[in-house]
Amino acid sequence: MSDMPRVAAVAALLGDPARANIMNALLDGRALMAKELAFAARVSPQTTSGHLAKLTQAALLTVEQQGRHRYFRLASPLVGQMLESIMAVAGAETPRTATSWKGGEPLRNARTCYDHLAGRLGVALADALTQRGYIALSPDGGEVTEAGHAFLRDFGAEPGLGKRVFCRPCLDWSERRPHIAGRLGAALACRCFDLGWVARLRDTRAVAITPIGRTGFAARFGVTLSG
Amino acid sequence: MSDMPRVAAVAALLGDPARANIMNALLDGRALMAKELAFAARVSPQTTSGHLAKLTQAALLTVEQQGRHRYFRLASPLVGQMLESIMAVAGAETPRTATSWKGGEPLRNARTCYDHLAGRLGVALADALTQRGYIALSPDGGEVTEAGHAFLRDFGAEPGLGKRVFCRPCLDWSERRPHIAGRLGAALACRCFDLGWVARLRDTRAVAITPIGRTGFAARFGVTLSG
DNA sequence: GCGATGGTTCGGTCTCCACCGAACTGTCAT
DNA sequence: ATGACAGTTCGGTGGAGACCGAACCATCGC
Repeated sequence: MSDMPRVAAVAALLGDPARANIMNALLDGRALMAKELAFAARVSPQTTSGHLAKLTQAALLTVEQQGRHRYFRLASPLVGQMLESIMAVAGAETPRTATSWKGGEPLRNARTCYDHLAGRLGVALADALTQRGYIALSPDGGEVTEAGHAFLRDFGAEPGLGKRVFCRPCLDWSERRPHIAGRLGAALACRCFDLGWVARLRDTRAVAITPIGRTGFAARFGVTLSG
Repeated sequence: MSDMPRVAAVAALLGDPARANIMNALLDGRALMAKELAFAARVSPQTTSGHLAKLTQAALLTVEQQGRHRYFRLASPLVGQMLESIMAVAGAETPRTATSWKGGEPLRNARTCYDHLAGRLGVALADALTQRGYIALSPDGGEVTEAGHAFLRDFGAEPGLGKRVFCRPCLDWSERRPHIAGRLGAALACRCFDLGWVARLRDTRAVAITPIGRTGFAARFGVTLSG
């Protein structure tokens, strides 16, 4: 009984329709801007701002400033599971969602996340590069080692210059572990598309790993995917 | 977004500290009286009454009238899971609970529920008696057949007379299937204790199945438990 | 019958909070 | 610089609801 106040506080946050709509809009793991969430919540931007402040304060959401935009996303997979379990009790239809979407198998296997690779493939690449000592991911950024730069140059995926962050871990909503975002992630993805290792599928963010890609990922990264 | 109002309504119910305390008190699957819940919630009985009405109205709790008492319990295992997932996010210590209590293995195996047997043993006994055509359980009561009376007489567990309900299914919170309550359940449990088939453990409602009991349950009921 | 006890309903108070209009800060573009 | 846009802070309003005192209904025990 001692720490029930804490769960009541969390539940109360979800107990407001506007905030519930916000959480629902984020349930698929995307990161959305405050304005989009205001639209989803069907309340004014000012009100939304207050809601978002409370939700991030309570660590249900995380923010990511990017220029004049602020991107909000679910703080952890636990939060998504919580929402789903409440939906189950509320008798709501569980929409396409991170953990429980039967038709999402291709998406979980490999997909694009903005302009970089995600899903099992994205996480596997991040793991491979980390394990070989090419990159070092930390919560607030990522470093590329000397050997890593050589490897990337050789692979043909050297990121260009730009003011965008160079390398950043991005929490993968289906795998719940980080994959590589930033200029490096974009360069890697771009090179994989150029090599014909992966191919976009129609009307979806899922990507297919081609036969050539299968051997290529295995040879260059030691990555083999069952799917 | 369409059915988010429903989840907001559920969450709002849990968002009140008093109601959260009530739910927490019921989290272990027991059925408690309104007055006990008022104490747990730390509010007056009148206020508690209102809360309980709302919670049952929303199908988070079920009531069971018994004389002038009303016993409340969680409406379904889904509700318990929901509470636990919220606790996980809220960072609260998860107390002994139905689905996720590592130390509860003995309790899940065999325990007393008021004065009758529950857990895997209790459910197995109910199944055995049902399958052999000795009893027939229905949601609102239970019947004992001719053969069943003979069996019980032979076993030495014929229930005495009394105004208490004779035979009633009682939803087992760990097995999520009914075991036998009522005078019949009490008589069965009493006989099992007398025969030395089961023994109470200190400071807990868990009971141990003795070696004699193991062979006895197998011989008379065809019941064998792995634990 | 009687009082005692568990539980509910009613009425009124009081606090909390979602909401928006208006004004403000900061970033991007030209 | 200037305007456009994203987002926040502030102040005030209105409604929802948690709470309890008091009265009421039902059941139990004698």
